Amino acid sequence: MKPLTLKDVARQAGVSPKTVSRVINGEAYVRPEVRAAVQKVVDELGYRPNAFARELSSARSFLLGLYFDDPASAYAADVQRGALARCRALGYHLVVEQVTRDRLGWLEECEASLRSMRLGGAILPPPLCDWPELLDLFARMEVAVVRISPGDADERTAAVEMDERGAARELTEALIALGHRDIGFIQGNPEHHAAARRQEGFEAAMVAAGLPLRSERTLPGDFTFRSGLAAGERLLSREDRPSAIFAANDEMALGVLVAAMRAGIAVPDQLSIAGFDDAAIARMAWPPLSTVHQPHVEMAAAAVELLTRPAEGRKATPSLRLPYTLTLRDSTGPAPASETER
Amino acid sequence: MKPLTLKDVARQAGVSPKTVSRVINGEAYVRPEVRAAVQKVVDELGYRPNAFARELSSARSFLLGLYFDDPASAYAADVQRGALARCRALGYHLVVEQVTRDRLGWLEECEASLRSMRLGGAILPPPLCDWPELLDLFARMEVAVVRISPGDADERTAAVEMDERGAARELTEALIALGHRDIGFIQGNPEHHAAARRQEGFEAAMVAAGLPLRSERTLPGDFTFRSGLAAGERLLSREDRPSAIFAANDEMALGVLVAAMRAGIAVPDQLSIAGFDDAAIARMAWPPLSTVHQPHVEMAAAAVELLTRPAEGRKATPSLRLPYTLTLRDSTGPAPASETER
DNA sequence: GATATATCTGACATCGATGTCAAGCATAAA
DNA sequence: TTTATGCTTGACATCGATGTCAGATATATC
Repeated sequence: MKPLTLKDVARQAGVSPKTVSRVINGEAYVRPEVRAAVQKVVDELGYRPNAFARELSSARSFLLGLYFDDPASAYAADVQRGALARCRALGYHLVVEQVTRDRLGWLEECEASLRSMRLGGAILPPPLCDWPELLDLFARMEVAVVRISPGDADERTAAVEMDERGAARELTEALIALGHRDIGFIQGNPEHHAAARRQEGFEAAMVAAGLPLRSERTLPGDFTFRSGLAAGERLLSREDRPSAIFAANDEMALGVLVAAMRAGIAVPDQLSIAGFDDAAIARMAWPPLSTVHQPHVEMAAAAVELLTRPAEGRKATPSLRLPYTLTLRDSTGPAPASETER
Repeated sequence: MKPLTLKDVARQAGVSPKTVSRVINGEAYVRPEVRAAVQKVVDELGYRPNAFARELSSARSFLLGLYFDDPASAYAADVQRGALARCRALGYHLVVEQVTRDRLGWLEECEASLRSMRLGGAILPPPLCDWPELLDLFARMEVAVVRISPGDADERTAAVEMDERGAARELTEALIALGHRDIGFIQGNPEHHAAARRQEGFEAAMVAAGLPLRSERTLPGDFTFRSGLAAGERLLSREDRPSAIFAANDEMALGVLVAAMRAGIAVPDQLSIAGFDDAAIARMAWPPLSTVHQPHVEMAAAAVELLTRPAEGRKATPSLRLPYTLTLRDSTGPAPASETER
């Protein structure tokens, strides 16, 4: 099937290819009658400009890059869904790339890939958004970047974020309000800056309520189910155990839930469990997880928006902050009597 | 940053651009010394050809399309991971697209998108792989297609599949071997051809074992957690309930698991539950789900392989069949005594 | 030694769009 | 009427690669 080109449309409409190009791109300086006539032919023929030719000649690009270190996580799926929906609506295409730092030369590979294919912009979710080498690379290649939930500021890039600290604090406060005074915390992957923020929020709430921060109540984790399970088992193995556990994400909270079931501890009667993210799996657990709903989908959509609507009068590297929602389900409940008596 | 082009390399190596092109593409008719010299410059400069220019001039493409109807499913994540890994290794890029049939004009939109961007090939997982309009479209646009787990044969496309029927049968036989004689079945989304295959396998095993197929034991589902939960509640609500339930995928099996917990039915002591797919969540449940491990990741990788290694002497539209693995975990166990006594 | 063949190499056109620029034609200002 | 200005249009070069083809060597054949 022979592709339809600008020339075909031009011939049909009786104008030059350049004029058709003007109409396609909504440029000024085309007589209204001519514009309408050309548009009509374009519609009739169903002409679509060849994206590659366009990119080659104009340096624009209709390809956005979405970068992941782990494309299998529940988080990645959410982000991708949001980005994809917005891309479709705007006529952009989404190229998914995976980047890991485990191999030597990963940065060179990444650069090679970028050089072979000019991107109209890149979306960097955590933890990639905090890899300085990667940010430098994109800056050097002059590719616009939007970071999702970045750890710190970067002059060169835009960001979409959420108040992780505030959300964690609020969730902790909800647990305290339920009567919990001894709360365990499972840390997230330290590579993700958000992990530290969530811990800060947790600790701020504890301190504000005058509760002690016992070091043996805080265990490391890496956002995986497995790490949550391990930490949960350690926290629940001895007689002296917390009445609530706050895991820094839902997958780990699920691990704690499983650890509790294995140990025969009833949730939420004897133990409350809270997660973070409101991943799809939070609703698939029994009992369903109390968590913080993060607007992942909306954040990704906003990222696409920022990349495709450059400037429009605003500053070049805006920073958007989207709201979270506390979502209390059945995995949390009042602290058991023995606890409040203490 | 000014991009590095063929001309730059040519100048540096003291040959014409065309000769560099020959070396890059491994064409014949280049003197070994010249080839080595050019290659050296290419390596030193870290030159990477511009994919867009290449595609424009040669009709080849380094972009593969991965199409989903629901990019948020656990299945989609697996497939994407497999495809991505292989693409990286082969220097291809993966463009993810979402297609739904809910809007009028979806096919036209899809065609427009395809025309704006020539793809080197497309991967169609279920249920898209069984939409005739879509297959016709790709045939018309002359884009190579690999279908994953297709429902029926199609002369024009290659396929990667698994013996769904045999796997479902084998899993059912395992349940029967555990003493279960009254087994409930939750159907999958009828849009997915695999759903019917799995049901066939289940029924074949039952019939072969001389067990009755009671119609009230088979309930509809659509592969979602919610549908599994609803079906599970219906199956477990009355006194006369099956001793085992086989859900056509893991998400629905998880729904059954939750229904059982709500009803206070112990798994696997009073009820065995089995799923299908071996999604990540199967291991995150308690008890972990017995299921069929589908090589989703490998299937996707194989699909990429088929698209990027065209022909090589084999027939144009091969059909690969990959092996499954029965994975019995703790959600299944011997049938309760009352059951075997009957 | 002459011719045929095979092996190399580069000039040039091409893919399908956009950027640049100059020309044509109005209309407004002098 | 002349000049300046602004709108409208298309010719042509260009983006960075590859396809085609003809010319230049080197080797094989007669």
